Amino acid sequence: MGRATLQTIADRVGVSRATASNAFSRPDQLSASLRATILAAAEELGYTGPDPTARMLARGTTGAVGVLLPESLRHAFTDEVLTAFLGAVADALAPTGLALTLLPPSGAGDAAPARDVPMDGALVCSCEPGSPPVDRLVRRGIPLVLVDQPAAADAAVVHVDDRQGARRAAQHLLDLGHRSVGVLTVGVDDGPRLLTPARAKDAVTGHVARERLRGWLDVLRPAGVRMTVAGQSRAYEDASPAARLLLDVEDPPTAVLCFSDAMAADLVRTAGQLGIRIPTDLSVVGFDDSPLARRLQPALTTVRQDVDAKGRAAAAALQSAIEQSRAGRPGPVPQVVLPAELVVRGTTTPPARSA
Amino acid sequence: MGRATLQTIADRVGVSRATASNAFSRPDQLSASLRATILAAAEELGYTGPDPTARMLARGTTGAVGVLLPESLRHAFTDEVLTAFLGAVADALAPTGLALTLLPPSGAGDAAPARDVPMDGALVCSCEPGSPPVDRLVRRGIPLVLVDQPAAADAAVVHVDDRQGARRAAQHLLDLGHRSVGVLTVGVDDGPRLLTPARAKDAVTGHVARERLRGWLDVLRPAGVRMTVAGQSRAYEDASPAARLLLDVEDPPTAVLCFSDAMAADLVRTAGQLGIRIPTDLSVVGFDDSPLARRLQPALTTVRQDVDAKGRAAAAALQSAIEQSRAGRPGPVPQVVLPAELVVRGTTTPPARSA
DNA sequence: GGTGAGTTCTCAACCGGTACAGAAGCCATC
DNA sequence: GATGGCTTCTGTACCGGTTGAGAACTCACC
Repeated sequence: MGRATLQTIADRVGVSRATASNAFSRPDQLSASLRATILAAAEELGYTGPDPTARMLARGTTGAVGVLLPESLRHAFTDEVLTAFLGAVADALAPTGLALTLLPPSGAGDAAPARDVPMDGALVCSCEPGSPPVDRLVRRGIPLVLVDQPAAADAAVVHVDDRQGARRAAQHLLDLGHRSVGVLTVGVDDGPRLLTPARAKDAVTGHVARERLRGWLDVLRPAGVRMTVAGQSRAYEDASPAARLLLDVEDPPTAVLCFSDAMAADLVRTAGQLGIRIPTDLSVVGFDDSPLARRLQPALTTVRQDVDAKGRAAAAALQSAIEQSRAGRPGPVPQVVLPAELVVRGTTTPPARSA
Repeated sequence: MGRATLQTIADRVGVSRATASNAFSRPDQLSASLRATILAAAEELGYTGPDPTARMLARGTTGAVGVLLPESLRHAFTDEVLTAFLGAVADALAPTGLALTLLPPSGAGDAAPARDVPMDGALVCSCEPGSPPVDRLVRRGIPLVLVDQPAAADAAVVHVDDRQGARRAAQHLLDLGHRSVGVLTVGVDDGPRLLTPARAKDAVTGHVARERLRGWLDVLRPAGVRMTVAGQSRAYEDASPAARLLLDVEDPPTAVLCFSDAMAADLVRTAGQLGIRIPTDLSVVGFDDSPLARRLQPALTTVRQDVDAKGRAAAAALQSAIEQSRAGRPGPVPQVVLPAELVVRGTTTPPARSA
């Protein structure tokens, strides 16, 4: 005989299956004594409570929310910024008892369609809108919260004002007097290479990368600053090669704007290898204000985003989206935009006179 | 009308529900032309494929594995060692397309019984065996892999030889000539306080903490070394108060063995505040060899565990456990024990003569 | 024309619960 | 003694698929 089910217990005690179910799920629907009898029988038969899957099907609710990530699952545990964000989400979701299901991005292209996992709602983190996995979720009609993505019709959006943050970073360099600025970005699919500022906007993929780049250009181009743009494919790749493209040249820029603190750290290291002193010879600005920024020597000037607040906002938006969907009414879709502030530390100074 | 189901489509096309199901799940069971017709009808009706929940129930397989964590979910994203471990697990599991469900520890005591989530198997990470959530999983008969826990009857176990690693660390101090050694541990529930070495073994909870403590004692007690033990409750708490108990005394030890690199870092900082120079006045040994160990100045002597290997081993064990359970045969339960090696860096030297 | 092997599709029994609409019994009330 | 309102339990129709056992049909071959 197989595993015990509600029916097994009902037969054993001599009650209906509905009553057995109630003993577990709606204690107020039967007398305490009968309930005790049923629970005892269950214990004896090795029954460990209603099968979660069957309950999910019958109730239409799963008790878990999904998190769709842009790249490999590993990414969720290695990227300091993403990690902090997910931690905040987990924290905010803790009181609800919801489990967090990390969805593997369906393999490259559309191969390995990543088995569908049931969930009450999902967080979509900086994925390309319209990509197959996102599209599946949208079409499944699951309550969604888009994080770090352009606004969409039906889903709540939480993101940081990356463009404004980037503008502030660029303005800071401008104010210091820099007239030759390098840019280190991601989202350039064909390996580390240099781009012309004019072409860069189109060559870069990824919402966040595009927004930051736009912000920099907003300020630097009208000011007539000389710009060099180096791009690499992924954020988690070592940025040294791209940094070299920027710095190991005849007439290197006097300052560099980086897509992330991690890339800024790589650039700082590369500069050191090339005998370029920071900030004397080169000013560097990071992005995110991750813990790394303060560990650097000197501490990194960067653009702070409040990852914790982003996580809390995303969790809250997801909860309310789920609630609304459960209630049947479409409700308004919130749009949360968080500020990005410049944090001036030790890696930026006016350019050396010689330049 | 509600959402489209297989029946809706079957009716529309004029075939049986089974055939509609086959169009999605067993393409070889029907003619290509009919399949195309069905798929077209599905598209038109806005059907996005079989409901994952219903499929799970019918097939008895979920496509997700659970991860049960010792403390809050947030913990999974803040602890550098745990994070690296989970990253490795995620990586190793990637080819299978399995999703990773992070299970919230059921609230303190047994309140908030953390809704049951269906899963094909689970990783139980350094949880107390016999605790309610673990017990539930065991009784549910789910394939389990215990990580950093004592061996159990029915489940595979993956852990590091913490005791041996701890012995090596202690021996290292002994070889250097230290005769007065402090110990900084976790698992002491009633706040930061000093323990007598004799009582420590019983006062400490948590398998890993106990093993490491045992390893230290194995070496230090027979050698007649003078020992001071300071313990705090949780690994993620600031270790400065406990460090102070150890160092801010009349005759502080000449070396300290720490439960983790993070705690070692706190201790190093505290020592600095007290005017104790490292390693001149005080030798420090960490544990784990997390990235932090190399960031410290001077770099931390520590005990390396290969977290990556641990993750891979856990993932492999879980996969085979699931496979075996699926096949019905109980099969052998693997026991993987990974080595822990001493890494000598800059925080350990012979004790100053004056002592 | 009968036989056996393939293909293509249908039947109906699951998978293991949930929840709503009563039915039965009991007690108080008018 | 009929009425009404509880509480407690049962019947049954879902939830939305999957799957093995056939039925019907086609085709090749002797």
